[in-house]
Formats: sequence, C-alpha cells, structure tokens
Amino acid sequence: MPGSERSLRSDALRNRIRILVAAESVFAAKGLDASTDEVARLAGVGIGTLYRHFATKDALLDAVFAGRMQRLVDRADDLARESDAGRAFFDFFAGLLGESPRDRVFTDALARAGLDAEAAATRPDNPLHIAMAQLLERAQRSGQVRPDVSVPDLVSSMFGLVHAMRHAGTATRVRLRTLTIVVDGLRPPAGTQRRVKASVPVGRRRR
Amino acid sequence: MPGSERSLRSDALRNRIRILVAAESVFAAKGLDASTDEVARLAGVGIGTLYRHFATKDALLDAVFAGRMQRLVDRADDLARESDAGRAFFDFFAGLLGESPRDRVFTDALARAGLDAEAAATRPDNPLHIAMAQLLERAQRSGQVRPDVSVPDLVSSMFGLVHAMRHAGTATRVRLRTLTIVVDGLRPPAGTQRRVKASVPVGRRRR
Amino acid sequence: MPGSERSLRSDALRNRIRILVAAESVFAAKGLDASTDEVARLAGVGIGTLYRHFATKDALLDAVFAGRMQRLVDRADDLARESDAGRAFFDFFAGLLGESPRDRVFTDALARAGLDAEAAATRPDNPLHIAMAQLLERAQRSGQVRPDVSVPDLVSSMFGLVHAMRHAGTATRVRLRTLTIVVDGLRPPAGTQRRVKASVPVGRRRR
Amino acid sequence: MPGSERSLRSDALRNRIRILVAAESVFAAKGLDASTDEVARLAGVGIGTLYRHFATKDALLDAVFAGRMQRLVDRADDLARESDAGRAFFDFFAGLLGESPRDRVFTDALARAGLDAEAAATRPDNPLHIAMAQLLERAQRSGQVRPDVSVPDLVSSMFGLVHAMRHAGTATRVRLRTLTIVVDGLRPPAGTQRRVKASVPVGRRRR
DNA sequence: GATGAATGAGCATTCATTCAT
DNA sequence: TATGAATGAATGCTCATTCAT
Repeated sequence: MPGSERSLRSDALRNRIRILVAAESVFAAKGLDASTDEVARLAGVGIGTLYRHFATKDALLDAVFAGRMQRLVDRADDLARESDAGRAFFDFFAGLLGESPRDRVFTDALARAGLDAEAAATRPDNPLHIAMAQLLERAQRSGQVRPDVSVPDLVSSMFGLVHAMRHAGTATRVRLRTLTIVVDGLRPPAGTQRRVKASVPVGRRRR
Repeated sequence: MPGSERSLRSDALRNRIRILVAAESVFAAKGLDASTDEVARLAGVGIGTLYRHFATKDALLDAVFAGRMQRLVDRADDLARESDAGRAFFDFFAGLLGESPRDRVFTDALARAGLDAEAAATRPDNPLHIAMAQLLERAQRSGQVRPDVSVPDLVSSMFGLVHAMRHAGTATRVRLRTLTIVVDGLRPPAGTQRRVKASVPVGRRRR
Repeated sequence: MPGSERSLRSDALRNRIRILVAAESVFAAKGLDASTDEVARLAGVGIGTLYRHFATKDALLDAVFAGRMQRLVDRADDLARESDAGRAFFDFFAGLLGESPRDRVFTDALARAGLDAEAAATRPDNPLHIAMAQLLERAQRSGQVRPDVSVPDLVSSMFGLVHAMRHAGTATRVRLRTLTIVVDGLRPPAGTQRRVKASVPVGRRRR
Repeated sequence: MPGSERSLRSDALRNRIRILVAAESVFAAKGLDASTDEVARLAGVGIGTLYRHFATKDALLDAVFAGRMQRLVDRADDLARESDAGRAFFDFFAGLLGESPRDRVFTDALARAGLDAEAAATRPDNPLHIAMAQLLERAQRSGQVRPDVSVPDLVSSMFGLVHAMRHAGTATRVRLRTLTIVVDGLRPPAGTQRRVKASVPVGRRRR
C-alpha cells in the first residue's frame, strides 16, 4: 500500500516528470543548445532539483530521447498486432507525418539513440530495431514491401523522412507527397509485386 | 593608377576567400558550434579581420551555406545540359550519395538557405529552385519521373535524403539502398510509367 | 520509565558518533573540501540527521578537530606519568612521526583548534596547552630541554613538524631526519647541557 | 626598437602582471579557494582577460607559485655568493621569518612545486633544489651544518618552518624561537662541530 | 527525531563581439 | 585595413543548508 513514505517519492516523481515534459518542450522549441536553467524554470523547479534527477545535461537529453523512442516503439508494437501486415507497415511510416511538425527532439533522438547503421550492426538488440524488424518481416512476407530492404535501410529512410517533415514545415501537401515518395519507394518494384502474397494468409481482422 | 588601392582590395578579397574556405572546413569537421576563433586561426587572419568581412557569425554561416548551395546549383545546371532528361534528374539525386559522408554544413545549409516549403511558396526565385525545376520538368515530360511531384517535394526529399546519408555513415549498402528507395519512389507508379516518354525529344532546349 | 526517551537519546548518540567517525575518515582522505553528503552517506544517516547534530559544516569540523586534539592531549597526559621526563617529552614529539602520513585532518585541526600563538596568550587554559606545559616543565627542570622555549614555541614547532611529515610523504629517511632536527634543536645548547639535570630527581610527582 | 606593435604587447603584459599581483594577494588572503572572479575584479580586468592569460585557475596558481618560488631561488643564489658559508646557509632560513606572516600562497606553493620528497628523488633538477644544494654543501664543508642532512631533509624542514611561521602569526617571540629551534637542530651535534672547518679556506670576501 | 528532496548562490570556463592600436 | 587583447553575459554543474513529510 502506498503509505506516507511513498508520498515523498511521488512528489519526486512528479518533479521528475515535470522536468522531462519541460525539457522536451524547451529542447523541441529551441534546439538542444537550450539551457538547463530554462528547462528548470519552465518545470517550476530549482536548477539543483533538475540536477538531482539528471546528473548531467546529457543524461537529461538521453531521458528525453528515450521517452520519445519509447513512444515510437510502442506504436510499432501496437501496429504489429494489426492483421494486415502491409497496412501496419505503412501506417508506421505514415505516423511520422504527425510526429515532428517543427521540433528537433525527435530527429536528434534518432540520431543519438544508437540507431546509426554501424551501431545497428553491433547492437541489433535495440528495441526499436526489434519492433521494426517485426513490422518489416511480416510486410515483406506478405509481398507488400520490397524484399531487398533491411532494418538499417528502414531506419535510415525513417531518419531522412523525419528530417524532411521538419523541412516541409506546415505545408501539408509537401509533407504528404514526400511521404508518398518514400512509401512508394518501399513497395516492391513493378512486376515483382504481390508475388508471395497469396501464400501468406493474413488479413483476418480489419481494425 | 589603380595600383595601391586595387592591391588593398585584392588583399581583402583574398582574406575573404580564405575565411570562407576555412569556415567551411571547420564547420564541416566540428559542427556549427565551432568557434569563430578557430576559423580565423585556420584562415590565418586575426579575429578582427573575420568580423570586418562578416559582421556576425551568422552572416559567415550564411555565406558558407550560400557557397555550398551555389555548387549544388552549378551541378544541377550542368546536368540540365545532359541529353537524357531522366538520367540527368536521377544523377542529380545520386550525386548526393557522395556529398556528405560526415559533415554537417551541407544539411544545415539546406536547412537555412531559405529552402523550406514556406519560403518556396513566397520566394520561388531561389536559384536552386529554378535549377531543380528545369531538371524536374524535363524528366517529367520524358515520363521518367512521376508527374505529381513539385519542386518543394523534391527539395524536401533531397533534404531528407542528405540527412539519411549522414545517418547511414560509412555503411555503403545502407546508403545505396536508401537512395534507391527515394529514387524508385520518384519514378512513375507502375502502369503509368513511360506513357509520355516517346513523345518528348530530350535535350531540345538549352537554358 | 526512561525507556522510550532514553532509547531515542542513545540512538541519537550513536548517530552522532557514527557521523564523527565518518567525518574524520572522509576529511582525512579527501581534505576538508569533501562534501557533507559524502560524510552522511558513509555514516549511514540522512543529510538532515547530520545537520541536526551539527548545525554547520564548520561545527562538524570543529567537533572532528576537537576529537583529534583530545587524543593528543590524552597521549600527553599518559606520557606525563612516565618517570623519565626527557624521554616523555621527546616521545611526545616522536609520536608525531606516525600521526599523519597523508591526512589533512590533524594539521588542519591544529590550525583551527585555537592553538595559534595569539590565542595561546589570551586563552592559556587550552587543554593541550596545559598538557604540554607539564611535559615541558618537567623536561626543562631535568635539563633535557632548553630552558628558553615556551609552550607556544613548542606548539608552533609541532605544527611545523606535522606539516613537514606530510610533505615528506612516505620517505622514511626524510621523516626521521626532520624529526631529529627539531628534537636536537629543542635540546639545551652545548655547554649548558645537563647543568640542572642531576639536581632534579625525575618522576617525583604524579598528576 | 620597440615600435607600435610592441605597445600592444606591453599593455597585455601590464595586465598579466596586474592579474598575477592580484592573484597572489587574493589567494594569500583568502586561500586557494578564492574565486577567479575576485582576482579579476581586484586586478581591474574582465574575467575573460584573466582566462586569456591563464587558461585555467590551476595555470594561474602555478604561475603565482612559480613567481614565489623564483624569489626564493633568487635569494638562495644571492646568498650562495656570500663568503661565509654558514652565515649564508642560516641567513637563508632566517629569511623565511619574514616571508609568510599570514598567507597561504607560500606554503601551498612549496606543496605544489614538485618539491615533495618523492619528487625530489626523481626530479633532482628542480631549481630550488639546486640552489639549496649549493648552500648546503658549502655550509657542510665549512663544518657549520651537520653532515647527515640532505636537501630533501632541508626542504622538508623549510616547509615545516614556513607553516610554523603561519601558525605563530604576529607573535615575534614565538617566530624567532621556532626558527632558533630548527636552526640549532641543523648545527652539528656538540663534539663534532667545526671538525672540518679549518681545512676549508673560505671567507675571503665580506659582503 | 530522521529523512532526503528541494533550493539557489556560487564557481570555473567559453565565446561572440568590440575597439584601441 | 588588420590585429588580437579585452569584455562580460551565459552555461553546466556543485554543495551547504532548509524544510515538508
């Protein structure tokens, strides 16, 4: 049962969350060079409190990034339960449309989450990699995604796409078409399309 | 006689160029946070001289970016003279493969060169826009590029692609496949492909 | 019944002692700049508890110093019971050889324990002063220590000697010879030596 | 000839000296923990200027220490030219009487100048060591200093003596007697004194 | 009494920019 | 015009001390 001793911790937890929320907002708006002071101010805590929770500005950034990545992984996992493998796969990419209207956190998170191609080779146990691998394999087996792409290619494309979204700003048309280009590029080339599809009984449920 | 005054000017010009070259090198190697002092040191001039030529670090960055963009525009213009419109178009994209293995100047240049989608709408006279428009139109008329993409879409894709290249690092396979995805995504969808191609004799006009 | 109240007190006392022990250890190892947090951690108490017992870091240091001084006074008192007055006196100094191979508490304790020459003049009731006075007087009466030194001179010499020991580090030879220099300097000058010795039967009084 | 270009340097040099003087004064008065800001303020320069001249607080301290040590070495070298070897040697020690009425710079300088006993063994080329070696050897040859002391012993004694001076404060009597104790301790033990003296013809000149 | 989370003044250091020479 | 010394606001981080639980 959460007694009196727990309440201290819940206060601390509340502060920790406020700091993380403030950090995401500040870093998104002003870039990663924004000062820790500003984060603390927005969070409504003293700078000492911020540093009690995160030993270093870098540690704070890592936490922010990790949170952002977790949300992405969660989405991938959710979509992995979708019956239509192709739809799940492309929905994942389409979701990026809404992710980053203007901020830098998401892109920098990807850049620092140990997701670069070299890290992918040495550390294939990254949660996002695993989640994307699942989406990719199923979609490839269903014949809706070209068979020659690997997870690192996907991550690289996603990374680029997210940056493109940032560049496109609020121009919805541009955002949409840029997504379309990548998505179509991921489809099997004409002539090879749907070769395997029939052999994989999917699509039992429609969401 | 133009002697002494001219020589001063040419000295100044030489310094300006040395500063720009040094700046590109330093910012590429160490990111945009590299100090102006370091740029001046590498250029072999005093920091005061740097600030005489560029009132602000930002002004220096803009100049560096502009130079980088100009090279890109030059390449686009060169390719515009190529007879095969599709080949010219895709070569332009393929050229990005080699552009930025590691440096940040190019990506940041694109990000700051007034090329974002909104700027494109209000300032359609950007040299890169014009150059890319030419490449795009010809390639679309030849049927080798899907007709529904506009220049801003292209710029956005290019921006994403360049970032993806940075993310892929030295993993050649990943770099290549990421490029392939975008390039294939720019091709006309199956069934509509090559419809117009025969009817457009390539390489008719010179700019 | 004294039960609950007594147990609180004994708990508090135990904590106080644990803090003092931890403080001596931490400050000796890392210097007086070591943080109070580290002391509390080593003592196994919360930082709040530390501050309940010692209102200020300075107060804690004073307590640590006082404890260290007390041990020195105890040694002096023990030696005062030795029959050979000269031996007792010089043993006291020789004991400093082993006191502080590396730590700073002892030297800083001496520096802050109100033992400087001016304090000695105004507060001659300092326990260490009293203890050393006894050792000195007896040794002087026995003719083994020059008659012109006073307790403040002795304290000053001791202070210097302890610092010299710290400076000498682990070089045993140097430590030993430095001690010898001071000890020989405290002996009566040649020609005056042993003048009074015979007339004073050592070890007459017990304190 | 010192032209206009040199004048810049002389300004800078003046600032450098002002910083050093201020630093010595501030650190002497408040200990080595005094802030660089305070040094800059006293020197009448901006904090940036201080850091232009000394890359680090530690570098500043080293410079202050080095200056202090140089003065000591100079005195030793001057005394080395004195005809009476014993007088020169003991004058050197007596000079310490005036060196450090209250400040910590001198003692800390000695502590950090690589003069500890271990460093002495590995780096016998320290200027102060060399200077003291000269004083010591001559004094020992003249029979006025006990033959069993080495330079490290001397440095250790000096270190202790300087600390003792700091402890003695303004009590002149105590300062004097503490010096006497060390000086007498450095003299040859009774009976061995002056043995070698006659065989060494010194004392030609009186200064 | 005990706890430890919160506080914020203070510190060393950096760097874009100015200005006297 | 070129130089580089000087400037000081800003930053990441520490730590003695307070106070709600």
